[in-house]
Amino acid sequence: MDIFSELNEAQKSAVLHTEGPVLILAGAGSGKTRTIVSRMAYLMKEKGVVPWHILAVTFTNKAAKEMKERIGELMEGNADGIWVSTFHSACLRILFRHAGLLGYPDNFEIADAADQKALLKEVYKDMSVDPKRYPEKMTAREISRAKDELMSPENFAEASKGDFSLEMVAEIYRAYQASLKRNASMDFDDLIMNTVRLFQEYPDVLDHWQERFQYILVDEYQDTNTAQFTLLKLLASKYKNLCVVGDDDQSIYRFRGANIYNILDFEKYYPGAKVVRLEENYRSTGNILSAANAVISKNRLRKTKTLWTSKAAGDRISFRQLDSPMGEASFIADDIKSKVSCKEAEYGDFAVLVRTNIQTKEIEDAFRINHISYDVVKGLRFWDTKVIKDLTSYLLTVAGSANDVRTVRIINLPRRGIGPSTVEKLLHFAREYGISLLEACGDKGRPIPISSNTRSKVRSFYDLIVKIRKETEGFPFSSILEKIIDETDYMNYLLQEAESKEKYEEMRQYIDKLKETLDSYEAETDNPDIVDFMRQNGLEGNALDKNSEDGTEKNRVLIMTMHNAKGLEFPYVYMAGAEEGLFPGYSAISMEDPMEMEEERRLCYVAITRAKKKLTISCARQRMVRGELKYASTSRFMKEIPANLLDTIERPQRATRYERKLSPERESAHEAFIEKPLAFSKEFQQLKKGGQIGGRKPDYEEGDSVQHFKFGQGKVLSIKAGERDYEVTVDFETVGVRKMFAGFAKLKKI
DNA sequence: GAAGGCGGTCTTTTT
DNA sequence: GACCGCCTTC
Repeated sequence: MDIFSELNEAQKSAVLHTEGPVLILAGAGSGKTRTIVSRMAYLMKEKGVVPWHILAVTFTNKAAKEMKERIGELMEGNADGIWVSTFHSACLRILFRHAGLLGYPDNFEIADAADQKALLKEVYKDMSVDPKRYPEKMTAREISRAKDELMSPENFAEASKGDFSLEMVAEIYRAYQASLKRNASMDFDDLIMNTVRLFQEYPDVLDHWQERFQYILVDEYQDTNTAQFTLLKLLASKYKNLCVVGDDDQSIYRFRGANIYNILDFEKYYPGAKVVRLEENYRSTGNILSAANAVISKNRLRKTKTLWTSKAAGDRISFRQLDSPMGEASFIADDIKSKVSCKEAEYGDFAVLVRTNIQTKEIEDAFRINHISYDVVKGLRFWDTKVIKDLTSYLLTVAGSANDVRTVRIINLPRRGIGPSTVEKLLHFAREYGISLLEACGDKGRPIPISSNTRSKVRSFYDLIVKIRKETEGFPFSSILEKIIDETDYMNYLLQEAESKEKYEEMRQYIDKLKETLDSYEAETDNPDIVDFMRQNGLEGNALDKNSEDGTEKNRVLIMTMHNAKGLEFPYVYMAGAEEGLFPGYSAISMEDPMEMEEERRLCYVAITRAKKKLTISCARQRMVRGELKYASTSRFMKEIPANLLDTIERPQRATRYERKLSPERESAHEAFIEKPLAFSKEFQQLKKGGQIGGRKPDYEEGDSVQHFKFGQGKVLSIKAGERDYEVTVDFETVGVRKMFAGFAKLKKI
């Protein structure tokens, strides 16, 4: 394939300028990815740069994956060895080789959001900090911000001298870092900060990686924080071949530490940098682009650029003000339905963008009432789910990876009568003797100051872990997981905890997904190791993509936040909740910080430019805020769109919508679709009482050939009756002899 | 000492 | 409306 055949002039010059620093200012929908990928291909094909010397960094796994695929296509598979990864996983791979230099063991782990919270709680307890005076959330944010800014606890303490509460935060930060280290863990921010530290403290290590990565490409550069900026600066300082791609107008992660000046002042930091502007938009109609340009032009802090298109003006932008969020939601639902029923579009063509997650509720309700299939793109990530955290904690503990955070998590889960005060005592004991919490649980000889009754409970927890460990030696991870679920009666616990059948089913699906992931990992990896597995996956983003992978239905309306929509495009886009106080948000208005307001405006720009064909903006006159009905005026961003681009309908056609929603029939129809509380679902109650079914005798025998969904075909060597389930040993053609539990393995006789 | 219920608090966005 | 900590009960 010819690299240049599909590129415009600006894109071509971005590709051809291979040496020295380059800033590609890529407007929304301007063929950014195509340009980067072509540039990499050009480097390899024409300039003879070996893949080994190229590093491409992105923010999301999704972007990395897409880039990898496209470069693979363009290079016909000759691009192996090129590093295309997120900041975090690139740092992980680097740190992995030099962990010892920083005083970490080689098998260090990654502490995710939940681990951080647990650790912070411990620190609060140890230091007797009042969480009311220092809310954990705020402290966590300050610590994260400090790391983004490459501030060590010492720097932080220095900078906060004189401010009593900040000094306290500095103390907490210091203790938090200590307990991370004690647990041989790094949190997400540490991955970047420690890599920078590594490079700064060990010039020879830095030199090695500079030689390795002679050409560096960075995607979404406007989202980099100080730590990432410094990391790139260090890596690129030898060869100076740093090519960054980004759009200052799409910088929407300030709250996460992103520093817009990194891109605005690129030429200052990299003198002589070549700047290329990609302004031709291939995505949206003329009217949509004009609206986007008009809104963003109100920002002062930006590098001017104007998107243009050769496309027609297209439809005008619809704007509708409704009375309530319910009215707004049913307007959107009706609108989508009418477009679908006249075959103008199908469900998969639509996206509803909201500012905050709370807004999705009414929209979901309206979609359910109207039988519109939809999906909410949730912020919640698979690996942060409670079920997954629970089970992986067990898995790691069984595997012998002692970590107190995990032990605390599972020691009383399901309930086995070991409460907080016992855990507290055990922890103290463990510290005193320099052993892990788990070891403390199994300690017979030493006098843990707890009652004999509790002691036996603690003891049996320890025995349980040891038992599972012994009985599953050499089993595939998914089978160990099954054994854990079985021995702890975990499914029954979930059933009792679940507030609805749907929630329970959802959690069961998560478990299936975990098993699947474990099996694929094991089938693909030479020396499968559960700690390695967790490290790999802890950095993986939303694995909760219900409809993309094995999904049956892809044709759904997507509901998501504007942040989540970045990088995506849809023929029809609804921007819901265009009200002062919601969008722009209350804090942006009250803080009177122009930076905040400009960030909100950029978010608006991102939202508008997601639309290819038609943009519909809506808002409600009143909305419930903290239980109170509040009146809201139309968003200022709406007023920034020139009137001639708008198709405004002043009053809702049917002002009765709000009442209609409240009418008795409507109300009952509505209720039928709202998730039923437990008490109403007899079936679910019954399910709870019944508990889980144990293992049934399999329908295959020794010597039979069977099919496993991941490991393929195999021959049954033996079937043994275990305590609760049948233990089957199978010789697979692909992976050899494996033991597994019949009830879970779902082996099919062939 | 553990478990469950009650009342007070706080709402942006998350790799 | 959801979450968390505190308080009461067993």
